[in-house]
Amino acid sequence: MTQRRRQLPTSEELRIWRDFVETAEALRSELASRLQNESSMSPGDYTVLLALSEADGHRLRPSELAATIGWERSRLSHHLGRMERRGLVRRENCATDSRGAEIVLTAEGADAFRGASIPHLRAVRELFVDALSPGQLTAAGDLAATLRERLDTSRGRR
Amino acid sequence: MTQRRRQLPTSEELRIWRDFVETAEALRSELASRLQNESSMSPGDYTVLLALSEADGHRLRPSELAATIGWERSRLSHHLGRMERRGLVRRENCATDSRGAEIVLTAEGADAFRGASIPHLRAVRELFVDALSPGQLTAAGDLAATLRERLDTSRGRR
DNA sequence: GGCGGCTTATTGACATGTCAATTACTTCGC
DNA sequence: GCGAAGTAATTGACATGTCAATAAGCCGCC
Repeated sequence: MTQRRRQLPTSEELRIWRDFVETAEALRSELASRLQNESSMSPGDYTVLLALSEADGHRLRPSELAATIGWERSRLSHHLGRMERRGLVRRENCATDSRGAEIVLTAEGADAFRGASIPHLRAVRELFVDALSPGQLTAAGDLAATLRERLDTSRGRR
Repeated sequence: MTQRRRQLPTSEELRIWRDFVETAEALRSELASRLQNESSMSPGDYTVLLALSEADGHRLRPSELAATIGWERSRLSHHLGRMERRGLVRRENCATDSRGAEIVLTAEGADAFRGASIPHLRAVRELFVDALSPGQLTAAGDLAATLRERLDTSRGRR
């Protein structure tokens, strides 16, 4: 009699899975909370400001920005509205495509990013890089690559 | 001259960090989307239903439930309101503490959980367990434990 | 037996995320 | 050029998450 392929995770596999996702979530949440307390900004703000800081002329079309940071456009649009209200970015009309806009980093936005960057990177170092042995760090990169590959194949097939 | 401790991650360390968090986020998002499409429920719903399913008498005090799944009480309260509107759980008054409530799994809730469970576990298997070699799976558990420990010490010191 | 302080649970205000629909413009094919 | 199809960006409706404030009941201690 042929043996049927096991379909569901064993309890040990499930335990690892839960530890993994819960830890990743706790890490995300702790870094978000520090960013908020130390620099009054959300991880989303930081991501957007980082991308704009690295962009030519500190400006990007929303679509390019969305592609750079891997967000849906609608999400970005809402977020930019909030950031604009706080003076971190400015919207300008695009010269070459009148449907379009350009998002420009303001001086305030650049200041805020400068102030947030060092503490944030220190926190990443403390909670991730320094917590792991060199071997574990390599393993983390390896894991991420493997999981990402599976995700991409799996979504492609859909 | 004493050497000052390096404070910020190197670019290679940062690359691994970004891969790691972005992959964890993509995995979370893909599983959420499948759960929604296959079973019309959010990960939060699933988490709550799982805890109630395993509870004695399919009922728990909100505080116990919050502790079990690691949520803040306010978050849970909002979420239970939404689940109650959809008939997945019911609130009852607590006999022994009249401040309190008891959250009871409804028949509908139990059905919904039964229907969601197998496909969800299959997805976990496909996207996580089966994607990894046995060594990688062990490494994932090891990573989670190490990072969790650092998070706990770090938060404790605060 | 009653008061001060803790615990329980909810609520409101607001930030964030997703999805579908809309608006306005560009571009392609003829 | 002109209409169909595609693209850029925003919007509205709603689900989810956080924080601070509130209401209400429990409990220890005098």
